Amino acid sequence: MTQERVQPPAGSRRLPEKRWAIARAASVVFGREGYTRASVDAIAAEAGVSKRTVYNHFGDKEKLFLSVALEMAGELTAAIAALADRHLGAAVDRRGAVDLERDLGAFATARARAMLSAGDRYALARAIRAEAAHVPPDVLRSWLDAGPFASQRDIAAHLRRMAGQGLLAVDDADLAATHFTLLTFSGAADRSFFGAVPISDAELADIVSTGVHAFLRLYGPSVGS
Amino acid sequence: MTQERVQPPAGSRRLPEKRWAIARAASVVFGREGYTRASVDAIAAEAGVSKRTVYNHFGDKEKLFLSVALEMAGELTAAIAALADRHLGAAVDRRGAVDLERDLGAFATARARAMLSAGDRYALARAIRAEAAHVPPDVLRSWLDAGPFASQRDIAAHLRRMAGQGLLAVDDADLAATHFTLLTFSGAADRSFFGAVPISDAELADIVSTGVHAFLRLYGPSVGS
DNA sequence: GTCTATAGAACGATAGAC
DNA sequence: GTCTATCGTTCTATAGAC
Repeated sequence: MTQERVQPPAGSRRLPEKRWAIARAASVVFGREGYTRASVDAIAAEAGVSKRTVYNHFGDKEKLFLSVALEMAGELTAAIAALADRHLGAAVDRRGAVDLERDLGAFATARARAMLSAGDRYALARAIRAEAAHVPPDVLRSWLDAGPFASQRDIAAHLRRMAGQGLLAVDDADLAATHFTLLTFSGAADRSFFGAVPISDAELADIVSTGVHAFLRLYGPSVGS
Repeated sequence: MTQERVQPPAGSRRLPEKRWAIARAASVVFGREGYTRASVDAIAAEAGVSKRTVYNHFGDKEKLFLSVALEMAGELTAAIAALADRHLGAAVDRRGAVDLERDLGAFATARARAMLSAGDRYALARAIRAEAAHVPPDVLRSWLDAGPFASQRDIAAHLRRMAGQGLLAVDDADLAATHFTLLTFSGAADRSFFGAVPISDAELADIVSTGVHAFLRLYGPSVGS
């Protein structure tokens, strides 16, 4: 039998599970409604706690939003890094039979689906983008560093390594990573309004396919820099 | 009957100038605050009319927002088309001394500045993007057709013509226009959160420069398709 | 016995609509 | 100008842990 309440007895101080439940509920409601439409009432209800508990844990609505947005940015970055490792890391071990176009396309497709298909995590990224003008600049900077910038660095590291193995002709890996994201992801993000509106598999496949093709024309191994 | 009266006397019903003032005020306030934060009170005050007048002209807050967003999308598209004509249309007449990199870069810079630098027009585009999940799909489609898609078609037409004159190696002009926008604009839009956060001239110049360079590697005249 | 988190009501402000 | 609904926030009383 599974032992519930392994650690703190009910009613004890600062239950971490309650905090986690609130954070998760906040990500759902903020992601679905946006910052201003989301009510603390709805978040408390979704979390199954009282409103006062929300305030005790997070101070106020804005702190709750920013705190959860930062946490979700880190989780999403980790998820994307895992996808990159799976799809691009493998290319290393398969030398001699490397299909760059397939591997890059598989990664681009998996990333786009992970971000744009109704996940809670990216819904919060959409919400903070929508609120950018009302978010303190230093918090925005922290969010960028934990989210989009971190992913770009991860991808750049993969491209740099692949270039070192002669699979790509890349001398500025950061720029190449930016171009990869622009050519294979930004168009899909734009068309789907960052995941707010569904995008069909066919449309995504077309964007990824043409994007990877262009990327390889820019950075493929046979292309002179 | 009631064929629309060409110009109603002052003080009569449905003064078009009042409607225009409301639309302009709405674009300012919606653009600055976003849809939910903007109050009808603030819009009426900005327009110098009473709240009741706003409701008489536009029905409710949502209709006001969508109506103004559509109008602004058209205006912005026209402004960008004018920039494209100025910077890319000239390339035709200067054959023999064509500097594609300069002309494309000048257009990209002008477009990015026009869209991302605190103009009322693009602020509304940012607002409707932020609200995409709460906008009726058919209205969203109309907005896309009047705004981003229309601009893409305009740019594609320029590229197609330039290709016909041997200035570019383009066989799919729509795809080339998409790539041009991705490589020279989307990065800047992303970094500035679609204009909500300022972007420095140096950063914009770098994005445009590397973007145009990559675009010409993809579609420059000496590149085989 | 004291401390603290919780639940739920209550308050003041503000917004949309007529 | 008014009305009504709703939101963010706070206050009060209760109940369990050291």
